[in-house]
Amino acid sequence: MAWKKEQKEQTRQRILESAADLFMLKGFEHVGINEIMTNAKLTRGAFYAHFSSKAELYAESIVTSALAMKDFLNPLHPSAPPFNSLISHYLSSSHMNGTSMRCPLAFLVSDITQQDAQVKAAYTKVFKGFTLYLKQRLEKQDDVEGGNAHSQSLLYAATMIGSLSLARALDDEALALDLLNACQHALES
Amino acid sequence: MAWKKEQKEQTRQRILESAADLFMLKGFEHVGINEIMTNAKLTRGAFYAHFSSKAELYAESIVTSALAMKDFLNPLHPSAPPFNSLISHYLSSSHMNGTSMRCPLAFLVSDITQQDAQVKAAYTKVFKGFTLYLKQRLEKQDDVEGGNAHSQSLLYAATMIGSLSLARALDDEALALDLLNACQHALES
DNA sequence: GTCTATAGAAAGATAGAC
DNA sequence: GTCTATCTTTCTATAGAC
Repeated sequence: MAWKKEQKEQTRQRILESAADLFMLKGFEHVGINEIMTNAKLTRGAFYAHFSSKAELYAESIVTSALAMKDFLNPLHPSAPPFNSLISHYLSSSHMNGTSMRCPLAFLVSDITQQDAQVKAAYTKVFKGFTLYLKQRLEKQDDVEGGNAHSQSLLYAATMIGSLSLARALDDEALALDLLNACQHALES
Repeated sequence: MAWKKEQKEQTRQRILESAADLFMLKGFEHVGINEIMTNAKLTRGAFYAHFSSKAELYAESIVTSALAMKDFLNPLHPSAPPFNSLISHYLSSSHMNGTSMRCPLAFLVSDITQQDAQVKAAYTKVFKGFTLYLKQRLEKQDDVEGGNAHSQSLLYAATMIGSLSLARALDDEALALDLLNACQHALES
């Protein structure tokens, strides 16, 4: 009977990926369970066999989206991309419009403030993972003294996430690109 | 009949301030017209005598909240507060939890991405005002060469707004305060 | 202009057949 | 486990009396 369990897991994963896509593009409130399930080639009624609520699915989707971003930023290729390349990918126009990657930390930041505890916990977990990753990358650079790497990683995260989320909110594309460029040049060493 | 017009304007202003408060604290989707009107000591039905839609009210509320913040940050007192004081007020824990001021740029940033054109236009207008203000303040500092003041103001805005909105989303208060402090120290000259 | 009442639509969650 | 059907609630927006 092991194959049955695996079949269910695959369906669950399909729902999760459908939800992650939609939530990142439209936020929590503008996506319905009906839409998520249709996008996963299922119907409404099957949803609660996999998740207990929309909020639980949202929390898991945030982690799923973060893992997708990690794969994009830090592929398992033999050579990790240089730090400046990480910054420029994160602050690119393709990230701004969501065509390359979709960082949940930036795409959902003020949305999270309105959500329940499990969602905030998932978001905080992803944020800690992101800043730890930045810290490790910064420690490999020669221009950062060890003791300040934690503070530096928080500063980098705030500037990266802040500029990207702002750029997405503005209706003036030239200004949005100015903003991304100004932050990119400031963060590149 | 001038007094009648003034009476209506006062009522409209009361709705606007009720809405600004609620929208900043709970976001667009989690506030209903009923709640806004009750908070303004009126009932649902009177709303559409003042605004044509919830979205229109939202757009105006963003500007109203920005003006309230401006009064808080830049009072008309004879001496303007020093720049470092501006930064530390903006990145304070009382701003994080919304008890002192409520910057719509930070409180609503990812919410705006999902809204219609008039809302994005209002948000962008406020952002331009904010960065212009920062630019003027930076130009008075002696450590910024004139040509870079625009880029510098964008960088400051991204880091301030990014760290504040992030701090509000995290469920780990110690980390949130670390984040605000790291950004404050980096931005203070 | 403000009120009560309600239209009309959408969405989260559940029930029961297969 | 997935389906169709539905319960229940909530919300924007409108109608009509005063």
